[in-house]
Amino acid sequence: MSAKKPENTGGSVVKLALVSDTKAAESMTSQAYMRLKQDIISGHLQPGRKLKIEELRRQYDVGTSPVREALSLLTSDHFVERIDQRGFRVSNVSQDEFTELLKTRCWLEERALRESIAAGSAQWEEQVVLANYRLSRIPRSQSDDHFVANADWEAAHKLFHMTLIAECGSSILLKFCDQLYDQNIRYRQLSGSTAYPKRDVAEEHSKICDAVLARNADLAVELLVSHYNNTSKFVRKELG
Amino acid sequence: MSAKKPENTGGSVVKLALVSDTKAAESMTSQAYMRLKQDIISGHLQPGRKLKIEELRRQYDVGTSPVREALSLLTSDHFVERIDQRGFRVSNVSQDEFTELLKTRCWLEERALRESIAAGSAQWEEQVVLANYRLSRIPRSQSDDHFVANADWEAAHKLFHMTLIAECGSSILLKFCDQLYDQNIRYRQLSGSTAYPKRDVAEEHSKICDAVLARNADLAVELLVSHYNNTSKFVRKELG
DNA sequence: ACAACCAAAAATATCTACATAATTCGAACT
DNA sequence: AGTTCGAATTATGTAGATATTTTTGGTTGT
Repeated sequence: MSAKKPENTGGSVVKLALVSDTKAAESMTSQAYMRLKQDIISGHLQPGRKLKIEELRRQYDVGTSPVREALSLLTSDHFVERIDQRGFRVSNVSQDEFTELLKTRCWLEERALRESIAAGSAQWEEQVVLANYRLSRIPRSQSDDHFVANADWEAAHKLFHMTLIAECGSSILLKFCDQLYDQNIRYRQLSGSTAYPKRDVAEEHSKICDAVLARNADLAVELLVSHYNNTSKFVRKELG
Repeated sequence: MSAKKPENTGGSVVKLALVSDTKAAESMTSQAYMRLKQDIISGHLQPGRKLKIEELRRQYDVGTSPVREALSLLTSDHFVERIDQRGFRVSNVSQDEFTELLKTRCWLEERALRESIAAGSAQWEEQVVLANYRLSRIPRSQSDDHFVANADWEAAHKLFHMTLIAECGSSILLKFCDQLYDQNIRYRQLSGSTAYPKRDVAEEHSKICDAVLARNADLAVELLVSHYNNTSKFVRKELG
């Protein structure tokens, strides 16, 4: 039987090659979605700004349909607001909304972290350690004297925080936390560059990591929440 | 002065008439969105079913753009899944997902209820009482011998549960709870008609109401959670 | 002169119809 | 049985028509 399947092996090699190329076969809508999301999170598209279809169409070099679909997707993510017959605009930000965001984030992540600590496997522990180590090796800013956002650090930071809560047992809750995390980055970026905190963020991460590995849920939660609250002070200052 | 503006008065009458008609001035996208959402929640569009644009276009008598936009909106609400180049389909359901949904709902609503009880105003108390009373006056089923879903009851039930947590202080958390509630209705509808529980749901609501008014958070949470768990048994039985 | 008001024009959002590209399905052929 | 090829189906994208909102510039009454 196995002798009869040499072509099959050959076929799967082809398939593997195709799969690795598949990334290129991406719809215009997906592209527009990701670029728009990135531009909003990074602050390049300012809060409250009108998102004119024609403008975006030219900017991203796609048709109207993909643009509208991407905007529709972003609407449910709360990055874009839509008013019937009146188009789309970038969601507004406010002191109040940020307070609410932070509060909600703490509530949800507390629950997720407690569940994760209670249920987490040994493999999960290793992932936490690894995520913390990798994060610690990446400089937060690209420059030493003034703050220049470092995309690698952002990615590693998100991965660390998501790993902490990864074993909470609810992909739904994880999705919510993910959404709130992205909302939070936006606020951080908006106020970001000027308020470059001098505190040792890496140290805070390691402390959280230790508490998690010791399965000390109360301490881990306390450290995580104050970690978020510390960051929030800088954001709040900027929002005035 | 007033004698000189009869046209103006006439004008504002016209405006008033237009405003009251404004409900009709709704985009095709919004219409399609609501009809699709309703059809999915009610189970009329079954889980996993392929959503062909052409089919929906004819069904709802709208163009392709509104249909795609509506589907995009529903994607983020987790009612519809989208795969690049392969279209849309109704989200699948499963025993596991339902378990996760229920668990997450309990976590989020517990937090929301505790915050609401801690912060709720006297006006909020009145709204809770009112919502409970109104709900108690509406029959759950349209028929006495067999179960026929009653849209009025559904609306009042949702209003009651949302009122309980309304003063949690986070519109973000409320939005999440709202989403999960709708997801839950869908599961209830899917398994619904046959498993018509005989237990006294109204009594359960009143008990929760009492605990809330007594500001007994621990009891209120316990009652709410077991209320949800009771319902879940019937759903689970059906999903088997 | 100045504010409120209106009407017409421009800008814009929305929708439809059609063109293109990808996938799916099935028959013919190893 | 499994593969290949091509027709049919379906998703996606584009261009242009239509409807709505916004802007503008003129008009009137104070």
